[in-house]
Amino acid sequence: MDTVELARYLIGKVVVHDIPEGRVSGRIVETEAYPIGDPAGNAFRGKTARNRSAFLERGHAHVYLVYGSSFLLNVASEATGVGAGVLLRALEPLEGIDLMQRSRDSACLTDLARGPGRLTEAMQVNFTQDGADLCAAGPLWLAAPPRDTGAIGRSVRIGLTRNVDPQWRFYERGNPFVSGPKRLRV
DNA sequence: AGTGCGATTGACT
DNA sequence: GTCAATCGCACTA
Repeated sequence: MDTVELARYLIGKVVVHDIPEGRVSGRIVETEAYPIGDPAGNAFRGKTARNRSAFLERGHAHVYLVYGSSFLLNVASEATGVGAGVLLRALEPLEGIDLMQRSRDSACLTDLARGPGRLTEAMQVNFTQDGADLCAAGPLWLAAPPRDTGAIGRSVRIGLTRNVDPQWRFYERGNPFVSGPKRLRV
């Protein structure tokens, strides 16, 4: 499975974070792929302290900061040393909704984890989880889908200035927790 | 040492 | 719909 396939595969899976206050979890409803050799990917220009976790074995968390304020959660997607990932852009909250509301200081359910920066804030993900193995026992992990996954839509990625053409964004169609444009562009 | 720029968000018209 | 805040990091000199 390559990076783009993984981005599609992750739709409907569940992110779980066990924190001292309890458990928060949510269904993944929107992802973006940043594959090998993608000029928009932050691993493109080689390994640095900032992106080193993107070079870990597939399934490890890569957390980094953009715009000085938003943490973004990626899943490393290729073999060790390659450098590629899948960005988790939106979740449908499942467990610990009250904790998410407190973390986000918002009561609106659809706003809790709609957007990559909001997602990490709701899930209390930050540099502490950078490099964590999401497929192993640990506070932050990926779980199986709780129900059948709906039809999956596809579009260009959001917010990029480089390599904007490929349709490497995936989302569950009709799901109210998806951010951004929901239309299919072919 | 200085500069420019985001895989965004929240506030505002 | 538009727009600016914000700051760590990569890059240049």
